[in-house]
Amino acid sequence: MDRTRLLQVFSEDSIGQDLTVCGWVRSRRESKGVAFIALSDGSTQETLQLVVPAESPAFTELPRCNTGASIRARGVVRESPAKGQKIELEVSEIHIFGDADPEKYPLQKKGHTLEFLREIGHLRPRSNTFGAVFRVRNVLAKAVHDFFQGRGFMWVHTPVITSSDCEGAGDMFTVTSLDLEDVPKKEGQVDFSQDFFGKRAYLTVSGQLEAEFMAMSVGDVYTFGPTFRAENSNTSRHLSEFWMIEPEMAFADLQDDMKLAEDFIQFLCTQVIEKCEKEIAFFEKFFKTISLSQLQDLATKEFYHISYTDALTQLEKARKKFEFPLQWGLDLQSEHERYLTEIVFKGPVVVTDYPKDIKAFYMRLNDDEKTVAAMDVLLPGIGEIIGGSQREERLDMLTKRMKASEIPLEHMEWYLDLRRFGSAPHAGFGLGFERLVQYITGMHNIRDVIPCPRAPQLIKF
RNA sequence: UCCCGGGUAGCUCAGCUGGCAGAGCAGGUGGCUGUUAACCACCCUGUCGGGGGUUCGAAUCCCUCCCCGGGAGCCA
Repeated sequence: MDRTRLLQVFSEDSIGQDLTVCGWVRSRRESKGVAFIALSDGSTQETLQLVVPAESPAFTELPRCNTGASIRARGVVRESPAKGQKIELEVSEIHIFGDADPEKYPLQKKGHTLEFLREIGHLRPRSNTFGAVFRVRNVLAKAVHDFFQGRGFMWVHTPVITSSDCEGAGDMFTVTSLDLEDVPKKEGQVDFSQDFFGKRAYLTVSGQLEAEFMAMSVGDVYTFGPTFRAENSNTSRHLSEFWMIEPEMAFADLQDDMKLAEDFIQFLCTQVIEKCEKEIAFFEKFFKTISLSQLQDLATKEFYHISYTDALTQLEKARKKFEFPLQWGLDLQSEHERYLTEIVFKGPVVVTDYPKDIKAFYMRLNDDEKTVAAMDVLLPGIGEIIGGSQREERLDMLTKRMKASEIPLEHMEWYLDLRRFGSAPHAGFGLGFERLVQYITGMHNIRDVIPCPRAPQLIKF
């Protein structure tokens, strides 16, 4: 089909060209002698103004050019004589692909609340806001690969279906092909030996353990794929299905890990600043929850580092009264994290060296034997965006931690093998992709940064 | 899962000390010689979230269930 994308119309010197554009009508304004259509095709934040003079043969098609209708328009690009846009298309021909009955089409040219748009998930990408969110998401996804590929990391495809139930990252969804109307039982329990895989299978909650064996063979790797949590979490920061990025580096310690995390976030931020100028300006103008200068700060300023123990000291000095107690050995609560990022440091904070009992078994025990080489990256307004650690590479230490955490060793022999044969220091982290998109777009609700959000009681499509 | 706040026209919301269901926007029609989520005039719009109860009478009071939002827990 002969078609020029709006992104191209705007980015090139197209004045004087005779071309054809396709898209969806955002709004139509008519007067006696001339009509205007704002057209969007999703390729850019901008809408193209179509000008239809009364004498144009296209004028008769105007009554059908309602908000939401899909059309093709041919015309000549002109410099716009009016304020509001630099160029416009003087239309000679309009073809309507698909009507949109204005009495039934749910989107109107005026704005809608995000809550309402959430109910029409299949149409919301046509709105300014969601078009912008998904364009930024796409730029970020590409930047993830560019960052790691540029540093020689191998993208590894860890499984979506796993038999490993001890990743310690929350409740898991069971994957089964058993007849749920007639489940086979043995000694009162579901007999998974009769299931598809001969044992119980789950949707993955993390690709980390598999990424570790790849890292212990090829050096530096990363995963980027969907992960699943069956937690009954009803918040603006949790999804049941979300995309996670998990780099894993051989011959690396916690310092390397933190450096990678910081470089990574700053690279992604820089890419968005470069490639999503219009989108950022849009978020800044309409939502006021994020600004270009904030993103520039994130992209350039060094992150603050503080140990868990020092963070506790800082929090104890705070005048603010916290709901939850501050006591060495207890995990930091949301209110504590917020205080650190929003009041004390006013920016991203990396908290390191947490007490071993509140962290996962695979994290490397520090020499004090009380803390582990773990780090969390906290962002203002979002909280934890990255959780990472240097992994325990010493067989005896790891076995001890696993026993203490009641991890069944017999299922994890393969994991221990990595420490038996050619073990090496290694480190990695996990980053929740949607939380990053959330921060960078300023969207308050994580359900608004993924096309088809999954959460308890929520599975449209 | 817990704690708050909500659910009334297509959308955003008012009405809630019980007494005829409203406004703005959207939509329709007409007007307007270049508009900018245009403007002016007129018109149309209802399972007051579902169920049950109290009452002469319930959008309004009570019970219950569902859904949405904010916060918390869990986590990324």
